Formats: sequence, structure tokens, C-alpha cells
Amino acid sequence: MITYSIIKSSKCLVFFRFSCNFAHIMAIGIKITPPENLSLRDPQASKLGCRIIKNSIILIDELGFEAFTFKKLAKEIGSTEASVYRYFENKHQLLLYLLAWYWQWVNFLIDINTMNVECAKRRMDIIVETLVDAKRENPSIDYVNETILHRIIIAEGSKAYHTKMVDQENTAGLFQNLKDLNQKVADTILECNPEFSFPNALASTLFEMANNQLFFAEHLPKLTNICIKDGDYRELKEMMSMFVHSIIGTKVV
Amino acid sequence: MITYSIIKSSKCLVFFRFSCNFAHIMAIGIKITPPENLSLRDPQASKLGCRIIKNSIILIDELGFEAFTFKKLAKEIGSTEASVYRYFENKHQLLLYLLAWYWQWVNFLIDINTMNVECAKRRMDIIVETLVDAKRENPSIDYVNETILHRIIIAEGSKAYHTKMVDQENTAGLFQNLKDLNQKVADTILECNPEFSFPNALASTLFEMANNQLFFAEHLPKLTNICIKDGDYRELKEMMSMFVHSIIGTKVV
DNA sequence: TCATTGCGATAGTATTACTATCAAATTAAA
DNA sequence: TTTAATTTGATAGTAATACTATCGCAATGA
Repeated sequence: MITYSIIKSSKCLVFFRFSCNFAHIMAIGIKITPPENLSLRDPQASKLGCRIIKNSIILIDELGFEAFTFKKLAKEIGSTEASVYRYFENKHQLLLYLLAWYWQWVNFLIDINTMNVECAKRRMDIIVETLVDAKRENPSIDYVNETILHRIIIAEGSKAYHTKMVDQENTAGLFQNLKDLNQKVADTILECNPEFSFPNALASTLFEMANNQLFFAEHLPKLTNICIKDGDYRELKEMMSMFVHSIIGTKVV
Repeated sequence: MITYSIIKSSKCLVFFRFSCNFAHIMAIGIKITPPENLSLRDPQASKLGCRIIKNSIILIDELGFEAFTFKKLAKEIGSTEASVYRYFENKHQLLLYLLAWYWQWVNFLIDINTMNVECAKRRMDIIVETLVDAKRENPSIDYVNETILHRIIIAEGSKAYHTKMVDQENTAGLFQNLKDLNQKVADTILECNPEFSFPNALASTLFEMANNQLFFAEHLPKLTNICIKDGDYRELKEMMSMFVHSIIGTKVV
């Protein structure tokens, strides 16, 4: 369950005064809390912890997950390796933490983006848009750059579960946020067509598809027909929307 | 271009005598040749090279790619780390070699499985089946266990391109076999519906989907509706077939 | 103000990911 | 069949990684 809370800040209040359009209400904030066993202590509860989060996102994006080390991170934030290890057991746990954050964040974005949208087909399209382009920033948390985090998800996301510890980690609940997100999308698919037999499989395919096609468009263009220029993701959104509605045989109400 | 050749061996000739059904002609062999720059020297040209291939497949499957090292491999085959390094620059290159092998192998399997099948829709279904269940073994090469290799592809395949060197490696042609395979599937999609706009994107989605759904079925069942028991992949094949034909709007001729 | 906790500093270990060298063994060429 | 070239095994060594352990100071909170 996600809890919503209004964050107070002068900047946000200004936005409130100028617009009632959801897309501009920057004052809606959310406290994201990855599972407790994804860190040795809550990084959001201390300054060092927040610096670890913030700079690990930047550094993983910059170096790639393989070349990223706690030593380099410590140097970057002017701390020590040992201090970083007090927050996370290892870099894999840190990656899982960031992913859990992201999954929860997308879940929240879907909630606010689909709020008050009656038509299930339209909600499905909004979900696709959100998966492809989860770029809205959370104004209440300045130590997470959602745009860079999204790049990490695209490039490194699948490494979260492609390990020998998957089963163990899954049992420990470390993928709960991903499963919640999957279920939310699956439920919307079922609303489009209650007879559809594979809602969860389609939902997970959509996640992977969004990330992979973005990755291919940039790095292996022969594997896609999508072209992304100037941050315009419309082509991918339209393709995915077309795929989804073809598969589930959405009937427009 | 793949070259086909008949391999002679007593075992294979026996099969020849008993059956003319393609599924049982085990005497069709294929020499698979990954790009030259995927190894420092051709491992298939020496005994040690073949032992490296054979046992790296077994060991990666056993330990997972992260825990797999050349030292452990050397110990396994009774050789030395330095000797393994004479064949492959590092374990990432070895993984790429194995994947290139696999992609070429699946390409070949699609060729023989769809041989003489006129109907494009039927060929598409055979492609889906082959992607999901590339389990036929190549009798002419005993140092590659295709079944175990398939497990590696499912568990580690995406790590091939999720690195900071993708662009460089792609320029060097290391993903050519994957792109060829993708193009073959894309061409068949276009045969089903010449108007279809996203053949390559759908093809790459099918590859990822086959592997991911198999992985989820085993490790993260909440992310799929597919259930695999006793090696029966029919449910996945049927789901994917349904997805494909819904998307491309196949017309049965 | 006293106890706890967090942090920085330093040290140390086993493993990883290589590179280099040399001699013995094997293979290919003459 | 001898010679030359190549391939391997054996050993050594290095820089980096992935940690673990200890200590004392500083901030915090009860």
C-alpha cells in the first residue's frame, strides 16, 4: 500500500496557486520506502545515506553496474568504503534497493496519472505511457533523480533477478514492489477484457518491452523499428498500445 | 550465411536408415562458427578449446555467470588459467561466443524446422516453438550441450548487451548472429502481413518474451500465468502464438 | 551528562582478473 | 624423420575488488 502525503515547500505552494492541472501540481509528494531488508539501515534517515543514494544513481549510470564499486562511490561522496558498507551489504543489494524504489515510484505515477480516468482502455494507454516515459520527478525528494534512475532501469534492471539468488531473494520479499506493480497492470488488463487468460504475463512483457525497445533503439537499432529522437517516445507508446489492444481485444466502451 | 553439411558417423547413419522424418534425421549436422573476433584463437580447432567450451557451459549453468571464473574453469578441465586466457580475453567474451553460437544454432533450427512449410502463419508458429524450446541437439558436436546452453541463454542471455561496451561491440559485429536471427523472424512476420510496421521490434520482443516467461515461470511465478511442468512448454507456445497473430493480424491463407 | 549510535580512518584478507615468462610437449613442415 | 613452429603447463606476480574488523571521535538523545 502506498501512502500519499502533501509536502510543504514554498516552491510547491507556488505551483499550487498557478495550476490545478495534475501535470503541474508538483506539491504531491510521496515517501517511498523499499523493503527494510534491502538495506542494513534506512539510508533516507541520514545525510550520508541520502548522499549514498543520490551518488550511486549518478555513478552507476556513468560507469555501468559492473565497473561501479563502493570504493569509487565512497571517494565520490567524500566518505569511506566501510561507511557505505554500513548501509548496504553489497552493490547488488543497493541495486535492488534502487529498483524497488523505482517500481514503487512507477506504481505511484500510474495511480496519479490514471486517477479519475473511467475508461479502462484509456487507463491502459496511460499505463503504457508511464512505463515508457516515467520521467516525472518527485519534488519532495531531491536525492533521487528519477530521469537518471530510469536510465539505470533500462540498462541494468534485468540484472536484479538474473542471479543465482533469485529464489531466496524472492522468498525474502525483495521483489514485492515489482509484483505489486505487475498486479496493478494485470488488473487493468482484466478490466479491458475479463476473459483474458494471461494478464500477468502480458504485464511483465510490457515492462520488459518498454525497457528493451528503448535500449535497442539506442544501441541495437536493427532489433527494433522504433526511433527515438529528441526524447519523443510517441512511436514506442503507440506501438505498445497497438500491441496490447490487439492482444487483449479491447472493446472501447 | 549458414552452410549445411552432412556429418558422417556410424550413429547418424543408423538414424538415416530408420527414418525419413526430419525430426529424426540426426545426421544433419552444422558447423557453427561464431565471429572470429569473439575468441583469440578458434576453440573448435583444438582439444583444449573444445574442453573449454564444453565445461564453461556446464560451469556457468552451475555457478551463474557472476561466480564463474577462468580459474575455476581451468581447475575443472585440469588446465591452467593462463591457458584459458589464450582462447578468450575474458569471461564476457566467452559468454558472447556462447550466445553467438546459440543464435546461429536457433537460426539453423528454424531453417530445418520450417523447411518445405508453405504457410507463413504455420512457419511463424514453428518459429515460436523453436524459440521457446530449442532443445534439439546437434549430433555432430558433442562438446556443446544445447539443452544446458539454452538454460544459460534464459538466465544470462541479456547480460550480453547490457554493458557499457555494447556500442563498441556492436560496431565490431559481435551481435551479427542475433541480428540475422532477428531479421529472419521479421521477414516471416512480414510474410504474414506485409503491411505490418514493426516486424523487427516484434521479433526481438518474441526472443525476450520466450526467455523471460520461462524464467518467470520458474523463479517469479507471480509475473506470469504460464506454468511449466514436466518440460511441457505448450502453454507458453500457445500464448505466444496467440499474441503474435493478434498483433500482426495474420490472415490464414 | 552519560550512553548510544554514527562516522571516519586505518588495516588486513581472500579472491578476481588479469599479464609475463619459460620450458616441455605436441604438431606441422621440410 | 628431423626440424621448426606452435601449444600447453607451471609458476610468479600485480592491481583491483569485495569485503571484515577495530578504534576513537563526534554528534545525538534520554
